[in-house]
Amino acid sequence: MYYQIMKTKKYADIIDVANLANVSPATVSRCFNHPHKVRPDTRKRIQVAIEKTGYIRNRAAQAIHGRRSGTVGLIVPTLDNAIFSNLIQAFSEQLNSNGFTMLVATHGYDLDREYQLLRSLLEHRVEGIGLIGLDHKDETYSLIERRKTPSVAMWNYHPDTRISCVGADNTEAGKVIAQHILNLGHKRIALVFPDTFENDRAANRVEGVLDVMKKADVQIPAEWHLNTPYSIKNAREVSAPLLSSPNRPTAIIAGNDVIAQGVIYAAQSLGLNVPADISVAGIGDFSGSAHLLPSLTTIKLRSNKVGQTAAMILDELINDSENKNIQRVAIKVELMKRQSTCGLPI
Amino acid sequence: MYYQIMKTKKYADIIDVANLANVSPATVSRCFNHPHKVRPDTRKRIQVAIEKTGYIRNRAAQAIHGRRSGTVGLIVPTLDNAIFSNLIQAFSEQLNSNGFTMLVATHGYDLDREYQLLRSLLEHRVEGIGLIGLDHKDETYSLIERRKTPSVAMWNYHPDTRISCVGADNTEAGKVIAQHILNLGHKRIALVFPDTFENDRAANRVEGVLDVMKKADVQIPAEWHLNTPYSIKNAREVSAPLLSSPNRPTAIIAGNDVIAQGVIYAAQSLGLNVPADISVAGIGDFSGSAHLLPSLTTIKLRSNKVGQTAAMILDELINDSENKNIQRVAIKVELMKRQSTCGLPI
DNA sequence: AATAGTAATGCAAACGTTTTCATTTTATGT
DNA sequence: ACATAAAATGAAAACGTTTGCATTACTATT
Repeated sequence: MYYQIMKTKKYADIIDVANLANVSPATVSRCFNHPHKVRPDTRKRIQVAIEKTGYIRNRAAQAIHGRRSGTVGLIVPTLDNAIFSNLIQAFSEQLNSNGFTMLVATHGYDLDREYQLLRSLLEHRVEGIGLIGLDHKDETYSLIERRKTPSVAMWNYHPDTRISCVGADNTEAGKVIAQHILNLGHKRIALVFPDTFENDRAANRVEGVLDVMKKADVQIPAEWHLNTPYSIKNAREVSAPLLSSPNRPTAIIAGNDVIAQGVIYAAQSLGLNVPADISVAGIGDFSGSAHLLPSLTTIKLRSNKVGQTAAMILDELINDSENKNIQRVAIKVELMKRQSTCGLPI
Repeated sequence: MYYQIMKTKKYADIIDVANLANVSPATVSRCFNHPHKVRPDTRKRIQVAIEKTGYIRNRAAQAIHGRRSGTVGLIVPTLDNAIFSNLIQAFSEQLNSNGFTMLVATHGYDLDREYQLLRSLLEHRVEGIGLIGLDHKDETYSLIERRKTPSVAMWNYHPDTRISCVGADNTEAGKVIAQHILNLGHKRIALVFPDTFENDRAANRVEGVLDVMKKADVQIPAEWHLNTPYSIKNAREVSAPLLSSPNRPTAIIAGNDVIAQGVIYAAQSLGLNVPADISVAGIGDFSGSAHLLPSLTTIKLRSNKVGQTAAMILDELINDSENKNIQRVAIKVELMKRQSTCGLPI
């Protein structure tokens, strides 16, 4: 008889387990969700039945009762990026240790797509949403607000956001690296940064750098403030003329580590020694930056800390359904002093 | 009245939509799943009701009917790795365009954890599973087999596996890079590889290299077959003595790009020019390898192709429930000829 | 040994959909 | 207009759980 039943169905369900263990389905359910409410020997019996039937509980059926789905959604532009990887890894690990499974979707920098993905994740009844950056469609924000879904934006901090955020303080990053260069005694300093249009990270970094320079009374000539897209090749090309000039700067601050790497290659190609002839600093501490030759002095943005903190905030938001306040956390940056910068010869 | 109902519930459900549109829930459901079966004007009315109520359908309730959950699970050791990122990105994109959402979990190289994650994903009733590599617990394999869950192992190809696999042919990779070095005229060749114990990828690569060398009658002295863990620092240390010897090799084949980078740094530190004094080749074509100075000659393993193919196989396996055959695909490797290798001076 | 109090269990309704089958509406051909 | 076929819709059962309430089984106290 029992066998018959099993044969028609695809997999064992909670009733099969209950029958085999000689208890009611309710008890099996309790055995999963409130184990202390079922007698140890019954528990054991159920356990055996579970093993025997190969039962795996069905989260869908569970979620339908308004019970927690146990998932959190993450929407990222791309996974194809070492710097996001760190963040996602940390986010996912923290989430896991809070008992969640992570649903990931990528939109390839298409914000319409991002909105669609958000809908799709909500269909799966994720209990929380993680996003990257603060640039999102109004529809995206209002859907989140309408559903009151706990959400957190990772990557950059801003004091005034529609949803919780946690990220590096890019202004601070600029300040720290600028101060480091000044402390080494440099006065003739050039900047190689990406375009700051529609790029608040870059804009904030430049802002931080210039702020510190101004306070120290160090002028940066306009022609020493270079602009380059985010690529080794471009950075190299754009900085070569600057470096081949006879009265070149003694230090260069790059908008990020990739640009810094391009600058270093430009210098080396021209026969200059980094850092003896010229100091070069980056921002970001990408994986690999520590292993360049010379290793790159840079600002660590602690993306893993960002991911971890974001997951913790999300957990709090989900469980503390009272506390619907927006939380904003700025993650402190850290100076990584390495070989590519040094003091001026006296 | 209607308002009352809405007030007690958290969100609009299909019944709210049906009421507002003056149809039965069945029709609303059909409107989503078989739109051609409902009259265009009714459809329009329902659409309006959906907008008005802010209804988002509940996949859980849907999944409960044995209907597809629309998710595929992916279990990876870590996301914290540029080379997996490529693969995952491609996998996820292909999956998306087949209408699936990807559930990701990471186990941090702990195979017991991997088994637990598999169970957890099955609780979510994923329709397919992606794994990395071929090294898994027996429990993992048998659970997959028992549930008959469509699965595919990515990363390396093997002609004899318990589940479908798609990956690079590492033996082939070894052969191709070895042939390239021989074609350049080198005869004095050294190897710097990671330990091949419990690492079939490395073992296969070495195998491929040695095979080609043997056919070309080129001997590699035992003391020129170096061993190093997977790190720039170690590779650099271990290869320095070899390079400082007066009758050093003219070419070095490294087990992967990271090791190759270490070897290059070792050479450069000793004042050697790469490739004029010594050619260095890697395997893997990691992101960044193209931008080293000199850029690294290596073997592209096309991890994006692996990810994409894996997703396509999975889709096939899921939809073609007849075809439960195990599929195995070897992805062709590609030689990336760059600056770090050159011919011998005559 | 009886009783009260507590712990363990079972019953049945509920969750939000989908789908089969029956019914009603619409279109088609004469 | 009428019969018939086809299309659209609705009613209700089903999916696999969880949970409040009712019941039964234990435990401890006298």
